Amino acid sequence: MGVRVAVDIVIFSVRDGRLKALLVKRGVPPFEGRWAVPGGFLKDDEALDEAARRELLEETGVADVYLEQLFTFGAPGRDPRGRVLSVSYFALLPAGSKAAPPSAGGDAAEAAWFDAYEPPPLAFDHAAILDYARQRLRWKLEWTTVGFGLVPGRFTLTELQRVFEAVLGRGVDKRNFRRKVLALGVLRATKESRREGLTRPARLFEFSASRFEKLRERGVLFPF
Amino acid sequence: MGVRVAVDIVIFSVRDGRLKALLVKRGVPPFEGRWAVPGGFLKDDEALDEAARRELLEETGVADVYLEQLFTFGAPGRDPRGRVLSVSYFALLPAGSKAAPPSAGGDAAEAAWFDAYEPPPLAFDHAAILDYARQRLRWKLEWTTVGFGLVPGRFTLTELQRVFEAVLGRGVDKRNFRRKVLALGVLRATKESRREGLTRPARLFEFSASRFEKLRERGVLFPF
DNA sequence: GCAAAAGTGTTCAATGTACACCCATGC
DNA sequence: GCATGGGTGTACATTGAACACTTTTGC
Repeated sequence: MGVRVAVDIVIFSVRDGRLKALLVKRGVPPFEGRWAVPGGFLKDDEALDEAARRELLEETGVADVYLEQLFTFGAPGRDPRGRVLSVSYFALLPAGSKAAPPSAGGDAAEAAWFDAYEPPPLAFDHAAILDYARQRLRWKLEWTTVGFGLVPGRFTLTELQRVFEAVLGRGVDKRNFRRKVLALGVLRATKESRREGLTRPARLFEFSASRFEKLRERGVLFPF
Repeated sequence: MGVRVAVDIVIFSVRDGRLKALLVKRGVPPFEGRWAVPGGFLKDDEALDEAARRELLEETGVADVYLEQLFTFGAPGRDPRGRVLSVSYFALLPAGSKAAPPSAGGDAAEAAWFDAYEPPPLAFDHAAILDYARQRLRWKLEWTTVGFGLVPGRFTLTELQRVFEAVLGRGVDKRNFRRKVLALGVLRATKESRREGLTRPARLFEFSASRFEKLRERGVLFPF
């Protein structure tokens, strides 16, 4: 009686115009030397969400990011050490934010970003976890506002569009994208702008949480 | 080290034109005498889905119904006996199918159907589980084909419509409903019909799994 | 004045929604 | 012939998709 419970977090971010996942190289058996989704064991008296946030902090040094429970994997043979349940989560890091130094984690030798669509061979059943997370993210991006978790506090509309394109894996029309995202009514234009290259500066926008709440109350956005 | 894992299943069905959930009355402490979502503990070497199907069979006597993992609840204080994780599922029973005799389960004194929108006070955090399940079912009904899990193998379009109305909690237009559901292309009209009262017989339809698969491959239906 | 990214509207197709009448059957 | 539920089509509004040019800035 009693199984061990791991909490594994698929950490997504957009880098170099592509959707990436943060993976750690295992430093101890089983699957020593293989890449894996970062995670760790649930502690006594710790809530699942707390454990996920703790692991996320240890692994990346960030707090206050979007985090959502994904699925619980529990096939009897999934961990050679014995019965281990994995409660999986996915987290979104804003593009451009720094991930923690690789040595920050405990039993992870190193950490690196990998293309989320073409990951290396993974330990345990983590390939299934990553697949599932990718699928869920992609779907939610089109139908909810999770996408705003992938951009920093202030961003240009073009930056936002690039993020969407990276996750969806296809280009989108600039005019349609801007109209649609502005029509949502959850963006606020700031008075500032930013110049990327040697060209016309772009207006900076920010996400308006209060307007978002209004929408959610009216059932416009899907809650799960 | 090691927590106990419960598998709890919210069992939905439409009875008397309303969405109902099957609940069991607890015969032992804690929460003795309170109603609860049926479930039980995960056994060694048992997959999560297997455990859910086993509980479902014990509780209702049915197999081969729609079953989907919902969410994992794990707040430290949710069970006074100690640390217990609940991996929750929801299942759909076709309208009109018989549920098992109340005494079939183990530590459940009795079982009964309750209005899913207005349940009695529930044990543990089961009210949250039921809320979550209801929300998910309702949402999926509009955007996927889960709805077909709530009708028997052969059904009239009016029966199907009544089921949708019960879950959504509002009436829908007959003509629009029929057009939409037929346009999906996953229904096959049989040659038979059935007479309910003293009136014109209604054509019986059945669900075509092969056509459904074609849609799913093309990404028309949402997979989760 | 030119290179480079920002910004902006209209047309068309598809989809969803509102709405009312005739049909088949048993008594 | 009448009561009861079965069955059908059209007009309109909303939504999503395709598509190209002008503007601002630094050099």
